[in-house]
Amino acid sequence: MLVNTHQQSTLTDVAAHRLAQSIVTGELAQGQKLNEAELAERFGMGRGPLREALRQLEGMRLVKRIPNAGARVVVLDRKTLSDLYAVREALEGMACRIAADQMTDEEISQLSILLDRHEAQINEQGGKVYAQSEGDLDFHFQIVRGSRNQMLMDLLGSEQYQLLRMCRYRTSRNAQRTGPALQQHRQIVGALAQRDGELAEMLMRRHIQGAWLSISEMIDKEEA
Amino acid sequence: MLVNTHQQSTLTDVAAHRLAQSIVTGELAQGQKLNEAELAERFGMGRGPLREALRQLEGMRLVKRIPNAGARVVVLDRKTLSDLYAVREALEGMACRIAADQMTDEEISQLSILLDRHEAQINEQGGKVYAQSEGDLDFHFQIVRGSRNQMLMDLLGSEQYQLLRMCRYRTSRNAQRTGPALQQHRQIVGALAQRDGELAEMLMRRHIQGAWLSISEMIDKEEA
DNA sequence: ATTTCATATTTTGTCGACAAAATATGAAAT
DNA sequence: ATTTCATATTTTGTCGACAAAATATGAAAT
Repeated sequence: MLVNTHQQSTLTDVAAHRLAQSIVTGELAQGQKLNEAELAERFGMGRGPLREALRQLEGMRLVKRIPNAGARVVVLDRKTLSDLYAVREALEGMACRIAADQMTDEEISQLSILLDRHEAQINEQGGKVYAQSEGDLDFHFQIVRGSRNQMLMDLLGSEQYQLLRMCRYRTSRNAQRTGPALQQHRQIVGALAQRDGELAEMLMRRHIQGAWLSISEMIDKEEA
Repeated sequence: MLVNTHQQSTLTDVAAHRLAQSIVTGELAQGQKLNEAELAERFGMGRGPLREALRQLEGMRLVKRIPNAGARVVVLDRKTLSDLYAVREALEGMACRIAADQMTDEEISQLSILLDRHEAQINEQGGKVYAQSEGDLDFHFQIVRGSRNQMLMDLLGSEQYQLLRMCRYRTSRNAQRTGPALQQHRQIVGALAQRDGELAEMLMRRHIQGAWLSISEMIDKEEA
């Protein structure tokens, strides 16, 4: 079950992956202090590689470091998430517009098949929100890949992707937006298939706006 | 003249700043191998802090690391820059639209004053392209700040900002786009002052497209 | 002369120890 | 009881040394 398929990798990468996973799943709570010595021992390594991993995670915005005072897990407050979704809307909107031009017919078909699987999953068991949630991110990232813009892939892939997963873990238990989301995904694929970039961008932007609205409401409830 | 105003900082930060500066100015050539031991000695520090600095620069995309084979300065080829400018257009366009809503009158006035200074600089001496170029980035970043979106500031500030500076150093000697650029900047400030976000976004997008066109042509000439 | 392979050298990856800074503790003064 | 300050403890910052991997070197075979 655990991820042990690290080909032949450096300890820093192992630490970075394990830390990222722990942060995303909430095992390490938001805002929590990360003690270097403690983590290094838990992972069975020296502090050197661990410190390098922390620098990496800092670059991914999963961790915030203060000189001489250590690292803390990032806190996803309302403002941070709002900013994140605004950036996402701009970037994924653009990705979608370009992807409508650049993706092959084959890739668009694959996207459709991916959605079929999602639909099956939803009908089968509405409960397994986790897998569904990861699938959603899959969908989005396939489109980003379709834009052929490497910088976009880096930005959305390695960084925002993790923050989104983190956000999902926090809010997913009661999330019941799978139905409308799937339908919106279908619409987007439709626009891509017709090679209508403008429409695809607009649909993607609305989709992300909708997701933010839903999350925003959830945050309100939590705070109440 | 040299930057020695590091309050009380960590060696890693010193190394990161010096490396970033060397990379941006071209002192360290694109694609060049970065030897840890050599750099550590040059900076008068151990390899630990230097390695951490390299991780930071990797996160800023100034450096590319390959496990067990070391770090190299990033190569700004045509595709990379094209991708960068596409992302910039989306992000700065968005920033501009939001800034039209969010900036204070005071901030917009400051922007105008900044442009007056640029104009004076240009009239005074068309030669000092460097200072002018930094000023241009200043202008763009003030608007990004006006969006109040911290993620945007991080993205454009710490990362893309450096890549752009790097690009400028490479192409600035023969860049003669200061005139039209200033005029476009004035138009943008005008739109901001009128609180017309849509117009401001469109003007910013065109401005960035124009910059890319100009750089693209320069790359063509270099390759010929 | 060119290629192939074993060996030597260089370079990266990792550790443990010490220094310096931040934090926690507790005694003294009010 | 509360605050202030000095001291003890913990935690981060840094170094030098060794191990492991990658690379360079040069001898042997064709």
